[in-house]
Amino acid sequence: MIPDQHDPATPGGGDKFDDEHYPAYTMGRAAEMLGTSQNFLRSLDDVGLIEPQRSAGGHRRYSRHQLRIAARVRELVDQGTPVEAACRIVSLEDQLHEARQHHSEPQRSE
DNA sequence: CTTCTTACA
DNA sequence: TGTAAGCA
Repeated sequence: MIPDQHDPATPGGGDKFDDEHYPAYTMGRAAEMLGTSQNFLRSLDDVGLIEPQRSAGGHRRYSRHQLRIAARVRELVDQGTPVEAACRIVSLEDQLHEARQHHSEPQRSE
């Protein structure tokens, strides 16, 4: 058996839950998988880079989308990029991502 | 026990 | 950025 995997809570149906928005990990969980401290995740929230959902008690709930952003910042900062710049870079990346959603541009140069 | 906030270094 | 205390 697998220790921890996705929970097929929607069998049969064609319910396609955005696996990037449905799961909400906790701080320890996110910090553990990202390899960062809880302080780091909180700092991202402080600068307004990512706004995680809050549970009833006010506990942060990070979704995979949020985690991905945090992971990107972690790498940039880990490389020596100032958190100020990393915030901007990730912010711009997010904007570009949304722009592509609206205007599917076949501009794929890899 | 885990998370949250605030504060200090 | 990391750690500490006090609280929910």
